Amino acid sequence: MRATSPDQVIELSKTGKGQFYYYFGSKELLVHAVLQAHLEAIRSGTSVLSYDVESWSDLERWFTAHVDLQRRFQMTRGCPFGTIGNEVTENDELIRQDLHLIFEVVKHKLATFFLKEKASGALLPTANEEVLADFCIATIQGAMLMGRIKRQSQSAETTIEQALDHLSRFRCTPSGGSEARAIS
Amino acid sequence: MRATSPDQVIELSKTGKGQFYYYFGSKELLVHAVLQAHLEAIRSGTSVLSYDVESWSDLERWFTAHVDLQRRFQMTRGCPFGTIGNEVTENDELIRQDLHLIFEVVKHKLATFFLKEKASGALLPTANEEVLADFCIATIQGAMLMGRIKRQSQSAETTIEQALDHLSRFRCTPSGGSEARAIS
Amino acid sequence: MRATSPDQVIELSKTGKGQFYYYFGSKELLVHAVLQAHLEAIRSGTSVLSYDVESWSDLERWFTAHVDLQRRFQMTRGCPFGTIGNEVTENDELIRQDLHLIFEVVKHKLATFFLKEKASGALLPTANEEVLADFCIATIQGAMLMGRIKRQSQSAETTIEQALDHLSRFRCTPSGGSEARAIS
Amino acid sequence: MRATSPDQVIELSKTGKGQFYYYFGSKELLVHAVLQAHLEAIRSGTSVLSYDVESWSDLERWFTAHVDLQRRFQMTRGCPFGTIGNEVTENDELIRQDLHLIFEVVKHKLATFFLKEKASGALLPTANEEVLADFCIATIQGAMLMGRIKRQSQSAETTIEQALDHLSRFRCTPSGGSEARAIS
DNA sequence: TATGAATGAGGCTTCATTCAT
DNA sequence: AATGAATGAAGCCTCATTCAT
Repeated sequence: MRATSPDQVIELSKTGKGQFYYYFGSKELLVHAVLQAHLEAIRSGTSVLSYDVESWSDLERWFTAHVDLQRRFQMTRGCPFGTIGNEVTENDELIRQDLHLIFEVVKHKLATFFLKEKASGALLPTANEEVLADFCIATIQGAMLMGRIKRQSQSAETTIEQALDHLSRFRCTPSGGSEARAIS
Repeated sequence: MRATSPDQVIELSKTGKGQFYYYFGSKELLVHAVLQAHLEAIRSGTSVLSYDVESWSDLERWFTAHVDLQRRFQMTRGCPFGTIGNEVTENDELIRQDLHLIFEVVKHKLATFFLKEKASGALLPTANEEVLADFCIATIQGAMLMGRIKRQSQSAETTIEQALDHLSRFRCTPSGGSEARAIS
Repeated sequence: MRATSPDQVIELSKTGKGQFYYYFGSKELLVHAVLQAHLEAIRSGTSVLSYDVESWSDLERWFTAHVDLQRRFQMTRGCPFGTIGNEVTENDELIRQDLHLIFEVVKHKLATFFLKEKASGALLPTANEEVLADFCIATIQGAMLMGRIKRQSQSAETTIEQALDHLSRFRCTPSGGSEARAIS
Repeated sequence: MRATSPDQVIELSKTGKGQFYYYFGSKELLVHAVLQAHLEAIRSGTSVLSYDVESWSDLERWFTAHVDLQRRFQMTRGCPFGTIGNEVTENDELIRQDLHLIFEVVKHKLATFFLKEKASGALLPTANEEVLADFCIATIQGAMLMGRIKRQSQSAETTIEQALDHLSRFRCTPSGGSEARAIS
């Protein structure tokens, strides 16, 4: 939110200043529009990072892709949604709700995967798919935040390893379980 | 960083504008001074939130205290360190290093606990205390961030439950283990 | 540079504060723009003071016009270019170069006159037109500076008389020479 | 005047802020005190640059010493008196008068030399010692100003050469005269 | 005498937004 | 639809000076 001014956007957009306000009305509404676009991209599976998880290796990729992306920016940036979320105040209800919705969609995608696994008997029936999905999201957000503060990816990597290890304990197949995962 | 301007601080402080710069030199140095004070408080154990963990229930309290604090602000704020960390850019090296140091101290306190547990045979020898400490920090940061975005504490609570569950699996005593923990 | 603040300019201009920065970008760039305009005016011969010297009486007028102008301000101001030049520090490279260029153009105009005189045989072949041009500029700048400090035009006048006398010694026509010039 | 703040002075002075105002009363009065000290030093001949001219080679040294000093600062500074003089406004009467006085003393020293020369028959009786002294001062001030703007000493050097050449024409000894001085 | 905290006007700049064309 | 000039509040900071001790 605060990191970028309309002027910077306008300069890049190669249009007059009026256009910005003609189309978006305000800075907040631009962010809103951008977040809506992301939401749609995530829903439709056309976003940069794939949020469609259909296997345990997809899930692992989902985790590692976040840190890979961060590393490409030399660990100077975090997840855009998390970053904006952290700047949100009580005056930014619209944006907060956009982010909420985005994370709900992501959560739903992850929860759907866990649910399917449960249905197929690959996940313990006691596992709560929503709780696990929230756990995944919180862990990756926390890992990226710490990666950014440390400017190092190492702790982010070990953290997602731990998260994956935790999740795997709910698996019923012989591939899961704590014995199968080395702790670095 | 960007959430509060010196002018706002000055207005509250009921002093002339110059005092701010007389004492702190710049906005960045004020934040630096505040973080240094926090660092000292954490080190000496005099901070609001206790970072000195000596038992598993202390650890649980450490997790829940974060969310309790957040709830007291109606879930509108996150961890101050995480919030500032998220706003840090490449021009804020000083602040980034302050935060880095604070988190290193916290990590060290947590890692020390895990190490003692290992020494006393209460924790599996295969557990890596540093990795677990990083995991704790990342999880709580992620949980608070999501709590703020959702304006609800529920997912933060289930996430720290998952984290505690994960940690407990490394315990050797019969009190740990997934059977002992209900998954909400 | 330091004598006038953007705020003062803005107040006079009866426009919002943003306009200043919309048009000039910074205080330094405003000065730059003004100097560029002067440079162009001097080049094209449309400036208040004529820098186009084509005869010895033009040269004399060039000298006296400076002091006349200064007298119109009750000797409270000097040459704007010299004044700015004196305030230039190592951080004002852009402005310094603008001034350098302006003085180079003036020098060139004066040197061209001397060169023509040499070509027509009216000036000694041993005279160096560039050196004489620099001498003219330095003398007039020094004369105006002293005029300002003294708040009197007298010494400025005698100084330019001396300068003209010096220059005239390089002339070949019988009109020159020290005998022809009374020393006040 | 404007280039240095009391704070900078105080920092160097290793005393409290109050001392500055206790002893000097204001910034203007400090400058006044400093100028008075310089005035005394010039009068008594104890200043860095010697203003006591007793021979033509002293005079030449007086000219070149100015530019030498400037060169030691990589041509980034001019004569302190000239620099302050250029910043003087109508509100700085006290300082203006101090500078005026300093330059009067210097002028008197130079004029005294010319007068002696005239008395000894080494200078033409038609030469006006005051006019020549003013000419010297204006020329050196102008030369230094241009040197600073150009960041080169060359034109300053040729200008003082011209000035010396001009002065030498008033000499009666065979060492003077235009034939004796090469024009670069 | 001496100290350094306190004051508040002012300086330069950015920002989000509106307006006239 | 489109442009970019206009607006003025706010942001960060420096300055010269005064005051309490």
